[in-house]
Amino acid sequence: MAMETPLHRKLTSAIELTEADVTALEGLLSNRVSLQAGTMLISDGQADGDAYVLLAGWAYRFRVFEDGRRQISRLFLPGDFIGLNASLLGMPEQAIAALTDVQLAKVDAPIFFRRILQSSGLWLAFLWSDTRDRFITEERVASIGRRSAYERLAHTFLELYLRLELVGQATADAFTLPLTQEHLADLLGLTSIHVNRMLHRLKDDGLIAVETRTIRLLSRERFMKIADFDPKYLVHRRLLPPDLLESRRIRHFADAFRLKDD
Amino acid sequence: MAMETPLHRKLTSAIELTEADVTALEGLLSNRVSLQAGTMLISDGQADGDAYVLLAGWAYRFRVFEDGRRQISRLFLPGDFIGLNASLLGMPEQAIAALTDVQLAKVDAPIFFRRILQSSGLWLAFLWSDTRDRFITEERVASIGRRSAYERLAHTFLELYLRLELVGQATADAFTLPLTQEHLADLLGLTSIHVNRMLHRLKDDGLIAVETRTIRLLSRERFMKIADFDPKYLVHRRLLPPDLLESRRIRHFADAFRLKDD
DNA sequence: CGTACTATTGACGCAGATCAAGTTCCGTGG
DNA sequence: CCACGGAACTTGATCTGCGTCAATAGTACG
Repeated sequence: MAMETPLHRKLTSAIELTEADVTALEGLLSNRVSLQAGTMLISDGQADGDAYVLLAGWAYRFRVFEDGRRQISRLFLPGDFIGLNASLLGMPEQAIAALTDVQLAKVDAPIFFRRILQSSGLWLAFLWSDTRDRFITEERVASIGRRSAYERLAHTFLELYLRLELVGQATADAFTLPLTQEHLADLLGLTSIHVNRMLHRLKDDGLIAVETRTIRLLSRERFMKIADFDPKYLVHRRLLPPDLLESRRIRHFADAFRLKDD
Repeated sequence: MAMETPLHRKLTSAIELTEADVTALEGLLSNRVSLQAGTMLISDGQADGDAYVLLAGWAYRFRVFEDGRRQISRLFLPGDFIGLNASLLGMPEQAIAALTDVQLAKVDAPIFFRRILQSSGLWLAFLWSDTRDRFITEERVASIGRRSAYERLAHTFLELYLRLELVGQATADAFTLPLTQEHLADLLGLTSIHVNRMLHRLKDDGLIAVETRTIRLLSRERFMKIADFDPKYLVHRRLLPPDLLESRRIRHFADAFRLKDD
């Protein structure tokens, strides 16, 4: 009976959730909001920002410099959490904007965490998601720091494909890409002009086919090779296979959630 | 009676901790380990890695590509948590190595989290630290993506200074920098040769003085200007001033930690 | 059908990489 | 206390990936 929302697919891909968990989670997402492309979800430096779960559409976090240079530090895809930690703690977030029209669940961070902390499954799933997001950002550092423009594009396309596939937003070999070439440039630390050239090179090399707003990956193997892609950082695997429930680690897990005082 | 360790200074800078919190924290750090510079703390892709608190010395997380290119994605300074989330969840970490001789507290992640979750103060402090680390990484993305080599160096020096100052590891205007120029290059996405040239330019411009392994910042203002430095992302301020305890947000905080079932 | 993004293409310039020598620093052992 | 060997640092010459500048062409929507 659990609906196959992106969030649900994402979390249960890694952590097994009970019926009660899923119900609780859905209950936390009842405050639905729709916003138009371009709307700011959180403005730069705002310390009392809202928190959201992104249900549909894309958003991005970015930093603008005084002279107008812009860097996108992170993309939010369907099923991603937005600003939970910062909202709970009153920490100043970087700016976040809707890239497409988006559907969000606006979340009250304290209530969200209180509920999450009552279930080891939900809490672990959130922690997993948060940590995976950090892995993704760290891989982006590696990408921008050491990969060529061509490699960066290839890497990002494959990453986006895999992330979208996990949440049911990709076909067997293609996905919708709502980013303009300028967005891609700001994401990859390049110029839109150079992105344009490398995009054409990917086409000429027979790696991608571009229809309107959609990217088709023609050879996953060649992408992996070109970008030196190591999928481990996306952690697309179940973390706690049932047959390991008796191991030392897992017993500790159980211990960890006796939440009352000793 | 609380000792002024880097970790203690760091956490209490943001979150007020009780005596009991501090005692509990110290109890979690009893398993001391010393390692030599160059030792691997966690090897690439290891999913059952240990977790640590860095008590003294520096460490770094990095990614090596097949052709030998290397990118440092993160620096760990005294008082930083290393690998807690990944260790708890069994997620595969990027490689982490000791940059200098280090003193660590080896931590059992499940026990650590169980204890942390019993105190709203400790848990919030950990969450704050974790979130701040993410902010730092996101600012690095902006840096590598959009700042020039000269600006990147300036930005990193100021960031390191401020992070070290917070944990009592800097003087009024200087800090010890154990990184070689090659490390700096791998951190900033540059070549050691170019780092060398920009370092000399910073000296010639009267911005830094370099003694053996120490960097003296000669004008904080000029650094801020050059790097378009916005210190907000480091969140160096107390998050919950006592006089706000009656506000709406804080009442929610209190609510958030009634950890027993409703 | 015009106004405003978005994409495309070419000519040219430059920040930073690469290549190639040195040189200085520093720990170790004789 | 010196000598030797390997990092780490320095400096210059040259090259190149990507940026900048400039102009044109789609495309989308009101």
